[in-house]
Amino acid sequence: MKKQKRNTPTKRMVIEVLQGAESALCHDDIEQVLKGQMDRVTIYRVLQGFCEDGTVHRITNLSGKSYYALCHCCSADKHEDHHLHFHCTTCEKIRCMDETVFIPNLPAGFSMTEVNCVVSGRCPSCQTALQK
Amino acid sequence: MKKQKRNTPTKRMVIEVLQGAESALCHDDIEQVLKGQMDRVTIYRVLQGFCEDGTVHRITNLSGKSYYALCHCCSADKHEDHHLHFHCTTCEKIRCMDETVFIPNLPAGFSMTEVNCVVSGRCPSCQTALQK
DNA sequence: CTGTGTGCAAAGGGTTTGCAAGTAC
DNA sequence: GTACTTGCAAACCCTTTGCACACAG
Repeated sequence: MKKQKRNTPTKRMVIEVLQGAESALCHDDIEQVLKGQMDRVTIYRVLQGFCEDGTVHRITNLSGKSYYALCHCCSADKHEDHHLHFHCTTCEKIRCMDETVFIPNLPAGFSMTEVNCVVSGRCPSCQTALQK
Repeated sequence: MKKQKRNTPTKRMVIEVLQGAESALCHDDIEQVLKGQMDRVTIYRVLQGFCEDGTVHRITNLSGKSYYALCHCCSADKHEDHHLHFHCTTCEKIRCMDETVFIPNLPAGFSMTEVNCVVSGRCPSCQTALQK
């Protein structure tokens, strides 16, 4: 797990955006917030760096779109992100749930390093919006 | 859930390839096997159709790459694919495991329609290959 | 015969790469 | 001063779209 080398304004800005969000954000979300303040490409590189050093974790939904969230539950050395993620197919938001996924024991010989578990469905607000 | 309309040679060929595979295949894998026999674009369309009618299910790994597998455990009407998928980060293969993921109850208001659960790590053969 | 399916070409869109200038330490 | 970072432009590559012809039912 590589250490990020330097503390720069760009990195701090991305962290702030993620801290201020109540759901995981995709590259595009972040770009919108920081529009004009930072290059598209830089966001790619900063996010990639954060994923590598464990600052942020990545969640990927069924469509292959990636979302990023601060890793509250993980130390820099250990990824304990076995918690559930919920992907609302209506508003497209991805949330980290408190619930932890129970991963059954794998057959002998398999080692586990990461878990990407995303449940798709409809979130409460979209659900009620639909019933009107 | 749309029904596929017609039974064509191309569709049969794709099904055969998936049946013959011991792991889930990505678009590229399938293209390699059917090289010259079928257009790249057609494979995209056939796979998309199969996903929609439930013949095949799609698994997406953390990197956003999609894999396809025949849906042994699902009927055409219900996707019960709560089983675990294992993604070996060394050989890049994705396998359907027999194990079922235990999804905890979601808070009130959330509805669940699909689960994409992928555990990443190293598979037995890559593990032992590494120890030599 | 009708509407779906296929192949080919091209458009589309997101991500990565190269390089020169900027800046943290 | 040195090595990491950033911005800009362009390359890349995978996926989707359009359209004319083929073909299953």
